[in-house]
Amino acid sequence: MVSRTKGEESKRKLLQVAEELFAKKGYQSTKISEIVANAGLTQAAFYLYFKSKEDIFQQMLEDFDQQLIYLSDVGKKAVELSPKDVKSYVTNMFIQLFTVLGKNPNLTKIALQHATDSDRIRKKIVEQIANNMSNNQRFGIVKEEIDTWIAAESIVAVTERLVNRYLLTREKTEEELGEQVAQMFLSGILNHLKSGD
Amino acid sequence: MVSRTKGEESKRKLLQVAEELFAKKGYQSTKISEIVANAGLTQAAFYLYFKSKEDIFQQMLEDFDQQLIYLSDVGKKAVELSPKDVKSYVTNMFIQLFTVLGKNPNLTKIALQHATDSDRIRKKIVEQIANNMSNNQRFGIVKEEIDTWIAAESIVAVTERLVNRYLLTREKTEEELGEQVAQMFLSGILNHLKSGD
Amino acid sequence: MVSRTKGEESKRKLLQVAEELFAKKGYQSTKISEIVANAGLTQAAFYLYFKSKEDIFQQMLEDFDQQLIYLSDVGKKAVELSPKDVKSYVTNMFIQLFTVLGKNPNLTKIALQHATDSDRIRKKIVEQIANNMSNNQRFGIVKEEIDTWIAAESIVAVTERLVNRYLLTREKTEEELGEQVAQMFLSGILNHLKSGD
Amino acid sequence: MVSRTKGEESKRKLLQVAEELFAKKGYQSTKISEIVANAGLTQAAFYLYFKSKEDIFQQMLEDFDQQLIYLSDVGKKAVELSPKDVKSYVTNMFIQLFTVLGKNPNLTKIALQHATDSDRIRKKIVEQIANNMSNNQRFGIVKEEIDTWIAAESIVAVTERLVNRYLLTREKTEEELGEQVAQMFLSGILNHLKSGD
DNA sequence: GATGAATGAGCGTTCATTCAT
DNA sequence: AATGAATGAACGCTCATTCAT
Repeated sequence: MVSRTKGEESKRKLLQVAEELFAKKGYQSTKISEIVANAGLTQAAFYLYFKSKEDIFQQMLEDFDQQLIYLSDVGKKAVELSPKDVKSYVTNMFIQLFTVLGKNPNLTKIALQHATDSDRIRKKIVEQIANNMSNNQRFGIVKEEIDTWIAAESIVAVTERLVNRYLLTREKTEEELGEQVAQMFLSGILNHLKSGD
Repeated sequence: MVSRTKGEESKRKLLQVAEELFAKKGYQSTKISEIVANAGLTQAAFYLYFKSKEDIFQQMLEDFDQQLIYLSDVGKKAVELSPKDVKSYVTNMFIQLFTVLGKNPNLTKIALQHATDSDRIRKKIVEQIANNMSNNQRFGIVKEEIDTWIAAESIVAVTERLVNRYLLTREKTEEELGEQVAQMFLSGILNHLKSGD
Repeated sequence: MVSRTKGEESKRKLLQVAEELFAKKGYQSTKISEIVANAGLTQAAFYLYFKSKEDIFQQMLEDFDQQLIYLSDVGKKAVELSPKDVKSYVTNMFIQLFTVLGKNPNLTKIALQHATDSDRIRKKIVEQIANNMSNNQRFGIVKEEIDTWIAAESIVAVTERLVNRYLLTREKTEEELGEQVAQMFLSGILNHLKSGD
Repeated sequence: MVSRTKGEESKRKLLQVAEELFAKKGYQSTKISEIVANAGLTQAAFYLYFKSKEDIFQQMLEDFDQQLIYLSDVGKKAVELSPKDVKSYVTNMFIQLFTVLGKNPNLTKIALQHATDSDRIRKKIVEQIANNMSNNQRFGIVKEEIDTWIAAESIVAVTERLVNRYLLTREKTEEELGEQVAQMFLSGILNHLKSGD
């Protein structure tokens, strides 16, 4: 699109190739020799743009962190909605969650695998969801019995997994997954049997 | 218990130490030098019992695979139960799932992280749950709209994550987690609002 | 002499070869590949005995530091001697200085070249000589006009240089050098000309 | 002074920066990237003016070699002087020696450190002094017992060292050092005790 | 007169693995 | 049943040097 200098182009290529390889083989197993080979450069060129292997990784994460900011608004306003809209709203929230993570499935996978960073990043996401859920709990929308932190961890775990399993492979779309998951978490998977539950 | 030869004892020690280290630092980052150091042996001794680093890993997985067989029965018979019991049964199923995985949290973590084996192992667990759920779907116990594979993947993802997050740290017990998760998946997290949802 | 294990022998060989190469080519220009090649080992073996290139260097210096302790007594007691003996005593001091440094000409050269350590080591030697000289100055043995630090630096510089130039090449002996230097520093190089000086 | 073309100016800047860095960190440890960075140029620009890293070093030495020619006359004529003047003359010679070397303390340090060139350059200086001293020996001015080569080496070693130690740090002046050293080498450091010496 | 971009060759270091004892 | 000693193969990284523009 915009005209890029040759150097910028090389750096971009390295980031892109690295992302794919990190996602496919993990951080440790990905060798710099592989990254540069796939980018059509030499090993030395890598160090024109990145201080170290860890550096390219962190630069990738910065991009990802940036994307996660958009999540902060997701689901924030369920409380303002009428009961009827709650379901569609929450469904929408899940679709957005899948969209944000599914947009960068590689980064999602990488970030949540990396020993040093996974905790920090996961916490960032979980926190947003848990806090929001607690809010909605005060307004009677979320059941009292729910431990919001456990629920938030569960939601993230499910999203993460389904992104890897179904979005990366293009077997399902964001909408399909969003609906399924919304349903599971909203109304459970069992039929409402008569009275007792 | 049973008297063991010195060799058997050494091998057992190596397996145990390896499990801890693999869980704590990951497969790649765990060095054989560390394993043997923690086991009080030399590196050469390692190769008396294992052909390679990958070999000790596979032997660990075999143990784990064995444990997973017990899962096959879990949840199988929900169909035979009265609606009233279904909930307690499924709750129990989750507790068992947590118990089996939580019994070997290290192995759970390792197995589901390892690039080459995680798919195979996860599939093994997911399959059992999905098949069983499909069965119960035919009997009207599980909602028709549910995609049982997605649900099964979700259940496993949640269990795996909560084991790592709350069981490994001893912050929650199998029972607490089992109940919370059962509730979420059985009846959702939203209050039954009026009629329509 | 004493029986050594194979490992000790290898380490000793590495230290010896490293010393020669460091002295001949300097620290930076000496490659580990050269050290191990000359010691008949592989690169990896080097790291059985030393943590790094810098480590083998420091271990060499420790040996040298140890030797320098013997210097502390050198020259200490000039004050107790009769004038007649002073000259022979100081000559002897120089011979000892040459002997200590000349015993390890390689280490002398290396230690006083290495950017990080040369100051520390030189200071150690200079200090001993300067302090001792100040003492003898109080007793009227050393001329008042002499700046003992400058003199000490000079003595060390000369010794160091002559060790490299004449001892390493075996062109002169410790005794020859000791006498010459003692004479220079004791009575100067000019003839006592009549009255004025 | 004279107007310089941009190119000459750049080359001069590179030589100047290189001299400082070589003196401070040594030849090997000084990177071309550092030289050009401090000169405000790019690495490629370096090669407009110098064929290689070694080349800039040699060009620096040429300047130094040039300066050393002035030394040739130093001390040449002691023989023509009356005994009374000898001392002041030789003192002056040392001051000049300090002045020439102290004028370019960086070059002095560098040149006499460089593995390949130090011998050649030192020899050049030592030679002049030794020859001149031999001359004066024939006229009875320098003691017969003195080995003039050893003495010359010593004089150079001392000068070199004191330049590095006291001139580079501005702790002493050329005059102070010149006098001290002249005294040491002329009349020794010991008091003339009675008769016997 | 100078730069942006890239490279070839090498270096120090690590690690799984082997083998003689 | 175990060890001391060693190695081959790679890996991350550096640096002097080049070349098209």
